[in-house]
Amino acid sequence: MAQKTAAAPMARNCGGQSCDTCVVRDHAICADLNDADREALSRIGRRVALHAGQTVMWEGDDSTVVANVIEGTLKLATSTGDGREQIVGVVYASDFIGRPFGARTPHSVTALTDARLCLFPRGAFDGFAMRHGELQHRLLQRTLDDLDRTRDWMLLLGRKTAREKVATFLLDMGRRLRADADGVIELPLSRQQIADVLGITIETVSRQMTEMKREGVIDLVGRRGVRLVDIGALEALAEAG
Amino acid sequence: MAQKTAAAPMARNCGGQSCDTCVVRDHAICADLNDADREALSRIGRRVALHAGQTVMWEGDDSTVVANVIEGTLKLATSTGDGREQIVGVVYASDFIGRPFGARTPHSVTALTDARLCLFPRGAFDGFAMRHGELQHRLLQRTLDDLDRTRDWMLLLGRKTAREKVATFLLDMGRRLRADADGVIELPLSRQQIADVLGITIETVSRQMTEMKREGVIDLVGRRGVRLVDIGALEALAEAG
DNA sequence: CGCCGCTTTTGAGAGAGGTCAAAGCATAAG
DNA sequence: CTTATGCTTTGACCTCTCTCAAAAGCGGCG
Repeated sequence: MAQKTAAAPMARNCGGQSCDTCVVRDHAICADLNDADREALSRIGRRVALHAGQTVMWEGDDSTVVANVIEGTLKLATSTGDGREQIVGVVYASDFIGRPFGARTPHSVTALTDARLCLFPRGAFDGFAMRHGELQHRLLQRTLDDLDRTRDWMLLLGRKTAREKVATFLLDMGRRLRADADGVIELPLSRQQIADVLGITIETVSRQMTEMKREGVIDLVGRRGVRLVDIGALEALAEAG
Repeated sequence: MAQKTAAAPMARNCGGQSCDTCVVRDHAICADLNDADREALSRIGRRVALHAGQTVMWEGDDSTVVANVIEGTLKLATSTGDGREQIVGVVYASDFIGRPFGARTPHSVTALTDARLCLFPRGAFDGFAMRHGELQHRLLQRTLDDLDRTRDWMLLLGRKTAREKVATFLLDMGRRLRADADGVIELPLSRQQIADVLGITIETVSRQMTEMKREGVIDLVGRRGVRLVDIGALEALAEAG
């Protein structure tokens, strides 16, 4: 469930840094811009730091800002009137968030870890994008990829069992996150949030993970740590329970 | 389940018609092109007619073609190794299908009704799009909308009950399709396909619809016909069972 | 170092939806 | 008009996942 930690007046501006030193400049949508254009875009926006739990945008709100993720992990979520939540996306460094060219933000965006964003007023961003085809092309590429991945996830939500869901999730995390020296991955999501990604309950997530541990497929280290012991077995579980 | 009706050698070319008489020219992605550019794009592509059940693209295939839908309804689907299918999208006249700017088609595309397409080789289309910012902008807009709608559907798949799913589906059909004089909508999907859209079984779809009929919320007319008798009640069912 | 709060795990029981099987009906074919 | 075919509905039963509840464990703090 989204924590109602007010993001307004929009977190601390942690200004200063320019694109020259930006760690995501070669992966974010601004990668194809020349130095001058990138600087111009940079002047439109500003750096902002978020604490874990802070919400940047609310579902249904006017779409006033868009942003590049510089660092950290965030969730995109929607919910029903009676409070059931579904996480519809998890975004990482260099991903783009917000709804350009549209009046409404279709889902909430909340930081799962501390995070830093490169935030743009939507109107100014839209205008800049209209004048810069490379940027728009890059955004299109990214949106098409997002759509493909989102549709893949629909197969998981609609047709996979709890066991397959958890295995698929763990493999996905293993691909996206870097393990430490012991091969342990630090999950950016709580059990409840994992449940909200997979469309199951927290108890079912817990039971499946405990069972996989008992089978020696994974290892659980503290609340957030997982070691993927047998990736082959996990892949088998992800496909057919 | 996708019928394995071979689409190769790619249906009948029903050529002849130009953009001048095209019924979707003001709604498809070519709407913002000037006449000369639209003609140029038209020369890249060709008109193709499909019969219900024919598949245009297969999941995982090389992405060789993209298309505008001129007429008819098609489904986008993915499936697990063991044959469970999830319909990830239903497309209508003036929608765009296929995967531009990418090597792989991420899901199959199959005609649900007889349909007509304006089909482009992907390479040529990509090249044309790169030279025409208006087209790319329009495609971006459409892709962003698709992504928003797809993510909304994830809430349904992950968090709604069978009853809510069926009600939501019927309302969606009511919005998209025009009813005849008696208020009856002709569904373009079979019960099995509805089940594959909603991530439930055909029996559950059938039971829910029968019950809604018993309650007087809808009326069933033959195999494909539905009359939405009490839209308000249906909206209530879609939100909270 | 030990207590406290919150997340996670575990347990027991219930129920929504799935599975398997058979009967009903449209629609098409003869 | 009659029969054949396949989709849809209905029934009985089962099981996976949810619910409600309580115990356990991690991590923060005095």
